[in-house]
Amino acid sequence: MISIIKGGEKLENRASGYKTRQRDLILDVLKKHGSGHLTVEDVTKLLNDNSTAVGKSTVYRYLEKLAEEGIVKKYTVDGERSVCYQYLDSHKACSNHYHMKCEKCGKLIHMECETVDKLTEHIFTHHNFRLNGSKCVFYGICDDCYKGE
Amino acid sequence: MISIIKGGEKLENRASGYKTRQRDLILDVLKKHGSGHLTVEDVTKLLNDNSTAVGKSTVYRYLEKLAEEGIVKKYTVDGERSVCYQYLDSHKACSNHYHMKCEKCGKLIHMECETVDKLTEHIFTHHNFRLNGSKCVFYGICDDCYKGE
DNA sequence: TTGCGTGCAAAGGTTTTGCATGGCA
DNA sequence: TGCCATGCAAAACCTTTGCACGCAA
Repeated sequence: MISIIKGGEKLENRASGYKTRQRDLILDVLKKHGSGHLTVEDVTKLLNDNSTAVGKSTVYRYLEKLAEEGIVKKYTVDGERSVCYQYLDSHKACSNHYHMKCEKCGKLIHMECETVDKLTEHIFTHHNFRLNGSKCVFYGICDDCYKGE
Repeated sequence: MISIIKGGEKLENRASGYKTRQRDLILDVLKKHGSGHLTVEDVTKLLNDNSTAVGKSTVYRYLEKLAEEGIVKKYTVDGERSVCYQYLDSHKACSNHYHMKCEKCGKLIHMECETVDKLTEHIFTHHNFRLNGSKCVFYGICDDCYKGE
């Protein structure tokens, strides 16, 4: 596996803070369900089924932390009550580009694009807002799903 | 006002069921905020400020009904807990609007902007993705919070 | 008059928070 | 040892639901 972090450090190791049994377990679950989306409830249940219980607050707090650090993507799905999280593959430099989420199939599409890059500048100069692009998710319908109709 | 319904019938008159004081008030509020989005809480508060109180359950139930009938659009905004509703004005039905959310103070800033509008087109032509702009939220730091430091 | 609409309060579900305890570094 | 992390329970929120009463048609 190729790492983008110097020194061979893995992406998930960028997670700051202590390394604990609970955090390892949560990351494992996320990685195993890489392409799908998981709610806090899902993660908690999966861990409990493995008799490796982790408190729900811990799951909430850690997923929030991972989202802030760009290790997982946090997003909402229309019609669903709970927030979803998705692990970002470590070989992709996810902090440097944008993401589009298909509202139909759930696919997370990585996008590198100069035009979108310029948006950050535009929003700063015209709207006085300092954009944190890595957190933004563009929602819509992907080509596959559109054509499939 | 030009109606898109044949025979001069207005859009909101498509709403089935009884015509009541409460329903008229709710529709009024929605129409006045046509370009923005409103939560159930927003609608309820606006009515209460006008000392024209309407029960919250009524707002929930009526907005849900209007959404089912296609008179308003129901959607969630990334990162927001509450569901949003937008009146579908026949003139503005296609106009997208965007939101910026300050990661510090939590303020949600409404933004209408041609440059950002072009983004929808760009993402469609270059990335084959049909953007649902109203759901997208740009995260960052607002000017007030930046200056306040 | 009939049946839908309304409002209150209670219930249900999700997420956050306070605080004492646990455990990593 | 000094913090950060954890887990429980409570609180805070948002939304739905049950039921008695009100009101449009």
